Amino acid sequence: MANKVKFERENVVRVASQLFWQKGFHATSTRDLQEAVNMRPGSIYSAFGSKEGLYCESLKDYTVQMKTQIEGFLSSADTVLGGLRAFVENVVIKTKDCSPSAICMLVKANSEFAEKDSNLYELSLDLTAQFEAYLTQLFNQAINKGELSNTLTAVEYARFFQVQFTGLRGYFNRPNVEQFAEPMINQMFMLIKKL
Amino acid sequence: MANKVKFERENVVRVASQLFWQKGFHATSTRDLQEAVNMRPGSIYSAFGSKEGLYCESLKDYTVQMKTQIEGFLSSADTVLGGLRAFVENVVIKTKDCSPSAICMLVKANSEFAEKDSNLYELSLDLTAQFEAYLTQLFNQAINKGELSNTLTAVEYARFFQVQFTGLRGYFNRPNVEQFAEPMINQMFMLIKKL
DNA sequence: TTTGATTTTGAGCGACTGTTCAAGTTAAAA
DNA sequence: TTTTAACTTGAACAGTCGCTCAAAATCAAA
Repeated sequence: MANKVKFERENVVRVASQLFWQKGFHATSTRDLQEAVNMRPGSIYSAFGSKEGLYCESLKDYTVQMKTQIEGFLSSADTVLGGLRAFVENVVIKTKDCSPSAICMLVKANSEFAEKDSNLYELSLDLTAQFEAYLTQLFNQAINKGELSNTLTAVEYARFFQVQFTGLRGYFNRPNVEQFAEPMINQMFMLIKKL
Repeated sequence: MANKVKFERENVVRVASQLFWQKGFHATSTRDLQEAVNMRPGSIYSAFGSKEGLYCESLKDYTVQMKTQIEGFLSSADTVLGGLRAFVENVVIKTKDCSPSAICMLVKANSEFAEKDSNLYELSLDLTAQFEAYLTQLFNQAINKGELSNTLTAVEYARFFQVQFTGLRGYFNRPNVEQFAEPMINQMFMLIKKL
């Protein structure tokens, strides 16, 4: 009764996500996107409604991908902290050069959307809160397994982790500082355990 | 023999700086700027050459302002660390709501300019390095005055400070987290002294 | 008061932006 | 094979972008 869509939605979102992550929302033109996902404007607009709609799905997909990545490291690590550490090392050191940006796409979004009532600002806030809740779960596990003391609550550990992680990624978003990455990650996890 | 310029260059740069800081480079249009600084395009372009030229001066001015602010807090504090702490509290808590953005303009610049060979990317790298050097001087003083141990070098303290400070500002760039600011700043300076 | 270098003005240029939609293509259902 | 709803195409629209430049305004020097 109909024709079928020719593109794989997941794949299109992933490619768009890479471009948005690298260049930011405003600096990415719809023509950039058309070329990257190999679709004509009509198809993009019937599938995603607008540039904003596509960005929206891209950012959501990014956070899903990030959580999936963490889950992967957690499942092949003995401890929660070990898994998180492997994740941080992977992001800050191993995949730094093949990543669209050293900085978290969610953090970039938070910094780019200044208008407090815009959809994308609200979205970035929402996803950020969700990610903090996810981290809080993980630190709860870490406390329950005795990896961390309970002098801090799980959400306090989560906040500390976010501050450190965001700070580190921002710091290493520049050339010629690679040699400081490992010691600073060491320091970060040493501090978490000592809190 | 001539006409005189009608605008005060310093003031124009400061106003432009606020707008760029708030909205970012790409989302700020030349018409936004024209209105904000109350100048017609011809005057702006004869004074600054281009939108990029004006942004360039704005970002440089921002770092000068930031250093000036730190100097102010240092001169009315007993210790280097006390001065830095007053500065951090001022930025993260006191002036948060009247500031164009919770996030450092330099950090925003670092995150916005993705093309590794663009002028503005190079500029943001340069100013960031200068700021690290400035912080290193300050931590050198702190070590020499016995405020900090010399288990870490001055530049290592500077790096730590930047990571914490950037991380904190990113974290507090959202609503309903004000109550966590003071304890997290306490934590930050407690950690610095314990390093 | 006249001169003339300098600055300001703002209409408008060409390029690019996000987006639309009529026409063409496709393939499952009849 | 024909029908027909769904999908794809890409030319093109209206608006905005960064920026230019001829003309008007300005004011120190002559």
